[in-house]
Amino acid sequence: MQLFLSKFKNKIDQKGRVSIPSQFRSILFQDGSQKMFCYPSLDAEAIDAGGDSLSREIYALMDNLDPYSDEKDFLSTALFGLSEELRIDSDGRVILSEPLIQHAQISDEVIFVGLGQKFQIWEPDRFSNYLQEAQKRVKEQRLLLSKKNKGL
Amino acid sequence: MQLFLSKFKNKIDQKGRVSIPSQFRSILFQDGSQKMFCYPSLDAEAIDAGGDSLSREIYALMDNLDPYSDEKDFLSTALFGLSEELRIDSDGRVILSEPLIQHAQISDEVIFVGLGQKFQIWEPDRFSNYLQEAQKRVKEQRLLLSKKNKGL
DNA sequence: AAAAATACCATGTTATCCCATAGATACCCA
DNA sequence: TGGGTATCTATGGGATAACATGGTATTTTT
Repeated sequence: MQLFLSKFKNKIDQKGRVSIPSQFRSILFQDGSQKMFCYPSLDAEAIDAGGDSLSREIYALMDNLDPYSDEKDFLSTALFGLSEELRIDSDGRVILSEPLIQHAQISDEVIFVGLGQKFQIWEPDRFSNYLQEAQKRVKEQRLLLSKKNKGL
Repeated sequence: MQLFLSKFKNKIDQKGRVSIPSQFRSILFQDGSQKMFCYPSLDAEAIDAGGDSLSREIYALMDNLDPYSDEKDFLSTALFGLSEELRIDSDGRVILSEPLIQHAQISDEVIFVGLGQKFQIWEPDRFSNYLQEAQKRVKEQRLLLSKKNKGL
């Protein structure tokens, strides 16, 4: 299985189009679909995105729930209602919807960040803040770890 | 199987006509019918709607019940008695019936919300309240999910 | 005849297609 | 090796098609 790796900065044009980085695009195209599945990230001001494997994973999650429970109603509203399958045009671009743009506070540039089986789309400044924070956390963790595990 | 995803806000004109979002419409048309099957949602101030597969699902559900039970009588009244098959006109619009409009407290704008195998039609303000509630619940439950589903 | 439903047409906006360009990268062959 | 050529990629723009929405005319119902 191909993984989404590395990060790429791309522009949004006047029509709202963004090129999907070709490395990511070729992974998306692998299962033959011309779609990019995406939804507002649950715990970050970013957009979570991926291909068929990601959407199938989420559909499977829903299938496991009791069909007539409150839990299922809420989850399907929050997940299906906020998810989108964006069409990828003939030049490899998509148009991000207004709700997604708002959630991630995007203006005219975005960063695509590979996360393995999925990737995220960030407003550049927000991403660098997030990255700093993440690196700080990692250092703190490492200090803790290094006391127990000298090898790390 | 195609799923109903994302949400769309559309207007109701003076004649009571609403455009069905084209993404939803194309799913409805897949089974060849020009109808939208719908009924007042059992546990929300919204309209539940879908295509042939949804109506068949509900028929099947009823078939499983004891034919002479109170339960079956109640359910068939609650569902079939209030269900409708709305004709989709040549421009992809339907006219919501008065009982449906009252149940969902709709005035002149609605939101279509994809829920996978069906979708709902909401009055916009009511929907945003419900969505907030749904997102709150999902976050509360997320610990459970994240242990089983790393992808989310 | 009046009211409602349906068909038909018109319009503005938005998405989609198609083509052009510029920069970067890979490729080839003398 | 180096110089040139082809290829890929991101990005821009114009032309076209699709969509939501409004209106008018025609049919059906009652």
